[in-house]
Amino acid sequence: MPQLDSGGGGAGGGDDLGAPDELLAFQDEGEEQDDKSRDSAAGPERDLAELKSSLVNESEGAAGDAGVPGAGAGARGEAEVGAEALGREHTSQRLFPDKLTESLEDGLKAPECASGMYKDTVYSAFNLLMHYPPPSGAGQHPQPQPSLHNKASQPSHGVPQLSPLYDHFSSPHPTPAPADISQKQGVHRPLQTPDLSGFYSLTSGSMGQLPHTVSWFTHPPLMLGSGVPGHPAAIPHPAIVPPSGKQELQTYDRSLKTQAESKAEKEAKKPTIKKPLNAFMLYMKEMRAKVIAECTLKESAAINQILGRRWHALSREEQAKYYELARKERQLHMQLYPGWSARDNYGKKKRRSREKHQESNTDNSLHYS
DNA sequence: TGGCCTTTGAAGTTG
DNA sequence: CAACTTCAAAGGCCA
Repeated sequence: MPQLDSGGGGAGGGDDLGAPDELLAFQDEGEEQDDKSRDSAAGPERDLAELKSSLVNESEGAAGDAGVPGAGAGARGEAEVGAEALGREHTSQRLFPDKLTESLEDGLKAPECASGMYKDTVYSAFNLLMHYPPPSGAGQHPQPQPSLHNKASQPSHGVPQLSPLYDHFSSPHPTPAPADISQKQGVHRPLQTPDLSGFYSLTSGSMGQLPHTVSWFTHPPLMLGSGVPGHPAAIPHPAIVPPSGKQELQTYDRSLKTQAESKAEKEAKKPTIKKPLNAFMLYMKEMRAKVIAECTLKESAAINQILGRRWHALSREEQAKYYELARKERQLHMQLYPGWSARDNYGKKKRRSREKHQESNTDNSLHYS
């Protein structure tokens, strides 16, 4: 149980939210992970070569079915090249555009990318976090409105974008979370857990870059009236975005609406509370800039492929830190929004996944029948 | 302008 | 309960 050994000891005791899954995950990955970590420590270049070769296979079409898992098998153990991995790789190979593969390879061609591929682990990032001094004047300058849907507000370079829970590890003087959040957001929230407030304490100097909940919590005074009509200066929880996906306060002119339309529109205009980030998402957030810098890549699809590989190359201990962070994110999210469900956001993205999956199923049946 | 791509994991839905 | 689906982030790309 590596995550229990990690620094975030605050998770002990009764907060076992999500823990069983994580334990299972680690148990399942057991030896495989050891192989991975050993491997990544032993030969980053080799891993890179395998990655590249597997990508080539993926882009080469049906031959990838046999080639892709085999390419990584040497480094990643049998379990990972099992049915699930095979299916995933197969899907990837089938859906992955040649162009994207090319761009990924272009990025991988960069020597600095190859050399740094597996050298920087989560530890370096955490060390960086630990060395961030608490902001001397949080709130001195007005923070840009953090919007999870406003990409312009989320720089992809510079200081790693931190999840609020990193603060839990780094800040010795947590700032109490506001006690009346539910009021501000129109979300029912009893908040009876002062012990969690530390997760969102003041931290790094990159506050303005924090896209997630941290900047929201680090400016309790600015939150006043957040999410409430008639409070244009309010800064809502970054996890809460207007239904349009844009931070447009015009959506709060409900009072002008007639009662007839208000009911339906109220539903539609209810601020969206985003899902808490899982371990991998937290990892991506932190490492993306690094990968971009190393690999001269910009396309997220390609970057995410690299990050996915790196994620698997992490040791259990390294991954455990992110699982722990994610667990606390979920826990805090649950405390903040007791009534919230992931279901609330279902259907808010207009996707074609279902059709796509049906197509892919058809493809699979064609391929394997 | 907004969906797609791509990744993993969590949570919801379906059969 | 297993399998499947959706969403979370990111930003270039394309219809």
